[in-house]
Amino acid sequence: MKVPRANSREKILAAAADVAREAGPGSLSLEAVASRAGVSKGGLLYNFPTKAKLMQGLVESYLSDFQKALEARATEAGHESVLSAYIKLSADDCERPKPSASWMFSAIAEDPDFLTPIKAFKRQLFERLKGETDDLGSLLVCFLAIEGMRSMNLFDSDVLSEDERKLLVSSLLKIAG
Amino acid sequence: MKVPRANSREKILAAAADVAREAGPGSLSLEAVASRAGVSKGGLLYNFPTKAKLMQGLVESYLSDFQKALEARATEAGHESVLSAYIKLSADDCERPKPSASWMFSAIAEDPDFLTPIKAFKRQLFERLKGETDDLGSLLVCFLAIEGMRSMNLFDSDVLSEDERKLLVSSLLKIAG
DNA sequence: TTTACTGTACCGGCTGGACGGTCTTGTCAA
DNA sequence: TTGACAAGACCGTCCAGCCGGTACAGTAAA
Repeated sequence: MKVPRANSREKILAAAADVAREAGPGSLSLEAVASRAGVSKGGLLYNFPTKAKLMQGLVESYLSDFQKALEARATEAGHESVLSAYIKLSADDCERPKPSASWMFSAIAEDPDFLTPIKAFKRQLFERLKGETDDLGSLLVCFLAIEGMRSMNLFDSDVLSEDERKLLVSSLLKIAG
Repeated sequence: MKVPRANSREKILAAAADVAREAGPGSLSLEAVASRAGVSKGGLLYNFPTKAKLMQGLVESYLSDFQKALEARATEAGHESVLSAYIKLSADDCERPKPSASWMFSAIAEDPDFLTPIKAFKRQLFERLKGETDDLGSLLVCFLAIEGMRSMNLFDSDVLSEDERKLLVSSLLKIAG
């Protein structure tokens, strides 16, 4: 069967994220991913010659998706600050009950260095936000609070209720000005 | 009643945390822990009949340590709010360059449910803080910002500089009132 | 006091199974 | 023909859990 002329890479990346989310980050094996993607192990290894490359692909696609989404938000609302766009984007991301990035735990278990690009990205984003305001203290509070929100979502923590999250977001937007 | 040579349980727990931190969360194997603790594998399995029990032990000791530290801070400074104590405690925890809880990633990989007690603890702490203030918005911002700080430390993110962290903490204390 | 028994605390080798990565051979569409 | 996989066998490694020992402290009868 040679049906899927479609891009296998993306299917595989999506499958990997699905497996990590549903079967747990510890169950992210090449076979599981291949099976989930409707691809043979050989086919997977053709696209990603090693597991490390797969993880790297996950990180890269995550980052590029995020950047695209942020840019869209920032320009869409025109004159609102990037910080506001970041807050809203993160709020929407965290609305989804299921964490979409459990694969990150697999990546860390494989090698903590896989997070390096993510750290760099965050620092870069922070620098960009710094250029937007002169109230560094407020920015730090907002930036870290968003980080906390994303972290809770990642850990699948239902610590906050829907209402609390909404109040949090509106408070952040107020601080952000 | 025979007393264990030295409290093996605690030695093992400390060794497990060390291994996860130094060799990476993916390298937390029973043998590595046993060797690090100066205990044979059999001895480890005697104290923790299964890897899951070891993880559970890590979570429990982490939580009880944290609770003790928080209580100490809260009473030590007498009349200051629990939120302030929580902020300061977290700031000090995050001052240490190396994350002390990398084992959490191993636990998640093993089974995400290991985090359930931690979630419950956090919710409980949040409820307690809620009783202390009537400005829920500010509390949420502080609580989540602390969460973000702890998360960054856990991920070993050197995204913030020393000065930025200090400014963050003082901003949080100001918001906390 | 000696001997025999019991439970505790720990040792360390073993194994069955899973997993990652490689390789070979085949297939089908462009 | 060639590029993009399919299908899966194979191998080396690793690891959790199990099991048979060992050392020793306490107990208690003889």
